[in-house]
Amino acid sequence: MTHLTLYNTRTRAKAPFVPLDPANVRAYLCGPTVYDRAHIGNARNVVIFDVLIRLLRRLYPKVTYVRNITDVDDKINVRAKERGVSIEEVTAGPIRWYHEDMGALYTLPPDIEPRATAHIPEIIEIINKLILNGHAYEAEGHVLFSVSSDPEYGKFSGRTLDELIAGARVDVAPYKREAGDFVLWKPSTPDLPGWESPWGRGRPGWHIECSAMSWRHLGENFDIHGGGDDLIFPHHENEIAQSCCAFPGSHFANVWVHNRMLLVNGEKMSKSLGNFLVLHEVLEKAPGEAVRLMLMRAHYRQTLDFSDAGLMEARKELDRFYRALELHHGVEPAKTVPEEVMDPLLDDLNTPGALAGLHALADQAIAGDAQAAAEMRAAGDVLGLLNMTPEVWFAGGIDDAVKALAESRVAARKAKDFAESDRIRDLLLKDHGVIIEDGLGGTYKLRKA
RNA sequence: GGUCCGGUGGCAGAGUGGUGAUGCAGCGGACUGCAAAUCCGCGAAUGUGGGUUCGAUUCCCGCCCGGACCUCCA
Repeated sequence: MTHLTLYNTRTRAKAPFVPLDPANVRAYLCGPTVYDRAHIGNARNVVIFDVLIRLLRRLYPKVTYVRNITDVDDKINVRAKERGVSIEEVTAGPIRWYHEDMGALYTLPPDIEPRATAHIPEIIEIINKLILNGHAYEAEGHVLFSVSSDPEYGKFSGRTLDELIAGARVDVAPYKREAGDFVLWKPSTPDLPGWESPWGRGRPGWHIECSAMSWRHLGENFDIHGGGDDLIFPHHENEIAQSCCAFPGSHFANVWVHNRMLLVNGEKMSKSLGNFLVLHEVLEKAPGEAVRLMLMRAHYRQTLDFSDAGLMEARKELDRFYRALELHHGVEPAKTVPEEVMDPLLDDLNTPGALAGLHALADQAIAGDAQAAAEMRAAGDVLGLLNMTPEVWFAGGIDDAVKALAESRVAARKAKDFAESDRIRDLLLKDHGVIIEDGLGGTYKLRKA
């Protein structure tokens, strides 16, 4: 297989990926709303999209990857009010954490990381177009999108307007003409952040910022739009409605890539169950690369159960990969990604299949094949794995005192004082969490347990 | 209720209309002072009942079970 195939939520089918402009593939990922630490679900989303971006960069000369930051929303406003600070002060920390946490997972930064607050003029411009087109109306200081004005509305997420209205679970605001109408712009009271607009001082609704930022940075039409599958409705349905109605004749994103939600130890992650896994805390328990591999162990369109046991297995898999690389010290990455890894990835990002391919390469490398080791490095580049040397992976952070202790065991072994030798080995493991592996001729290696 | 997805060895998890990947765990052996790692080998699975077919885990239908979404959650 030499061509990338992706499942497209819009068509509910897999199809060969055909870029609008092969000289510049344009992709957009719905980024974080920055009011708190990122959780493990955010991480899956970003890691999967990262693999897609890395793969696209192997296939096309240029890829423009845009991932927004939503830095104005009601949750942010609530926190700002609670603390008596500006929304900038609320979002600064979460933005920094987000970059740190995603960096720890070896995800590449986006080429452009636009912020909602820096795109208010674009937001206002789109809303203006929608009003002029008859797709939006003003009511009591709000501007609302009229879903019945868009015959395409609901098609993306596979629902009808009747269903939407019948199924509405929330109280319908009195100023809405129809229950399904959603807010594009809402008024701000003096104590809330706001921007001047033709409809008075206010702030954007939830969905409009993605329409504005993708338009500004990628154009009316672009190639790929990603996100968690919980965003299919209403967020993406509404983005499509806004953008396509504001720019008649456009189709917005060509291909929609949605990852499934994940479970935590078999249960849905939710605050009420108390199993909400904050990425930062997971990273304290396991190396970032192990967390990343764990997130790639299931296909992105399958439910993934993020368990402690799975995390440990992910670490052991990496141990095996690095052991294979250790035998071929300093090997450079091969120029091309071997097909046993590339083919599964080209088939709708089959990361478990790619990992199986990586294990097959590890078998060969362990058997002495240096080319296989070089190919492992190339595969690691596209998967975002094997980012360090085996030495750092196994022994990084082991301090000198522990190393000296291990060294003291050499003499004991040489004198065949195995009681002492074993005592030191136990000590290393129990007190310092370090495993010692003996090699030939009195050599040994240390690794973190 | 509506829409959609899934049920594969002990666990995790792919693929496939024709003797079911891969990893972890387990078992036997080699190696080792003993371990660890590595190597060789072993056992072990397609929820259930029908249908289509020469042949179904794969396609179709029913049933059972689990999950997701249905207005601010990635």
